[in-house]
Amino acid sequence: MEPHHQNQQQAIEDSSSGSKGGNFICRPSSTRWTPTPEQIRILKDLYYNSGVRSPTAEQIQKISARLRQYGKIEGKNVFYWFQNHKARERQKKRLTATTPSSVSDVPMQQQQQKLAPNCGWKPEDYLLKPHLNTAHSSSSAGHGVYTPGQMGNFGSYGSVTMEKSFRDCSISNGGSGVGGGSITHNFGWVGIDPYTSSSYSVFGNKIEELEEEDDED
Amino acid sequence: MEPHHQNQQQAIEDSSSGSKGGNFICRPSSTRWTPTPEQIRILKDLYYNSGVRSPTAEQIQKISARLRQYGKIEGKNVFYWFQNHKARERQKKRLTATTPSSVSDVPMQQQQQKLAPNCGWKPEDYLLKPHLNTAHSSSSAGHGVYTPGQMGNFGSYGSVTMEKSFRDCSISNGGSGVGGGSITHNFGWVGIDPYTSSSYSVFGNKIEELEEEDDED
DNA sequence: ACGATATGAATGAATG
DNA sequence: CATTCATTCATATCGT
Repeated sequence: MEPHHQNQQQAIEDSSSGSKGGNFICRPSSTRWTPTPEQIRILKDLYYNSGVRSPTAEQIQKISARLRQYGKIEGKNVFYWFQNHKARERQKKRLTATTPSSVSDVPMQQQQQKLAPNCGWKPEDYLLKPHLNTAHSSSSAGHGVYTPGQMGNFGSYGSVTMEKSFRDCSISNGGSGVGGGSITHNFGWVGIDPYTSSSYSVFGNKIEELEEEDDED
Repeated sequence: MEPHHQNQQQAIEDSSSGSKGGNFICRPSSTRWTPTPEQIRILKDLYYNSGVRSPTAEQIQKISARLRQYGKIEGKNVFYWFQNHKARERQKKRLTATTPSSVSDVPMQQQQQKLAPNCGWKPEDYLLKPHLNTAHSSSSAGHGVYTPGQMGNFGSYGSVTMEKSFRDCSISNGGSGVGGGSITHNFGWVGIDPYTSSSYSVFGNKIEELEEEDDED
């Protein structure tokens, strides 16, 4: 993130404890997940140091499970986090694209580029992506991108028809129940769904994003 | 629009530093972009006259390049400007339209309850998703039970998007005190596996074990 | 100076 | 993966 210090008070778990006389239960104060610094640190570490860009369902479950130690979190949050982080990096680059053909008459004098602390690692080098082939050659689905299992099955198990398959049902019981004593170790998001199969890249694939060490708040 | 008027501070760059009563170290130039009147004029012109609401990356580059003549600006600024302008306009409209009666409230509650983590809900009072469509009658998948039998030919196209199933149904403790009740009702909700049968990995997708480092910095 | 408002910036969530 | 919406934080600016 930018050198901004956005103070996030994620510790404001509503923990309404409606049993306060006639006080009616109040809806979750924070409707949206507020990552804790620890969670952000781990996420960024996974993103930059481990090169995790689009974790699979299994990875998401593991990550969320680990991050749950530091606060309420669901697999959905992890999924969105990675998606957003990746998208924003790309977007930022797109916005700060240094048009080689001086689009304007003003010389870029305040062009500053962040320098990565040199973290020797390849973005998608290792087998972090089990089934995310990059065989999207110019030929529109020429061949090779087929299920190496059985052809009789669904092509890429990426079904568009399977709506509402997994609904995250988590009991929001006062967020981190550390105060209550209950561990609330209920796994949420059992039926995860990572964007299955991204064989077809309808979008023109561009240059791979270059990692930029920017973590640590 | 707003009865505001800023001075011609287009030339002021890092002048702001040092006049804060406490001269810090020569911190980065401007803390935040301060659009000049000319820039605002052009932006508004694009917004209202040209109908530009969400310019694309290329448009943003063009605009920022043009606005750079009048002062320091980055694509990011243009992007945020349009985003904010559209959002605020819509917000204002929504607010004025949803309040037929005198709200007798604060005109704007952008400074939410930082000191009061109580159950106070926002004036909006709408916590329901405006587009919670769960009535998608698909030919398959009632909800949860997906039979990966023989689908014959399925997702062969346009299956790139399907993460539209994250509907979360957080159960907000139906009124009972959750503070002491360690229900932790672990829902055995079988969320099925949207992709790859959980039983067999036809693709042999192996998940890398997550690192267990606790500290990094 | 301080409070209020306006607005830039950031990000979670959702859609396409 | 790109784009957009909504919410929130942070800060500049203006009003008193």
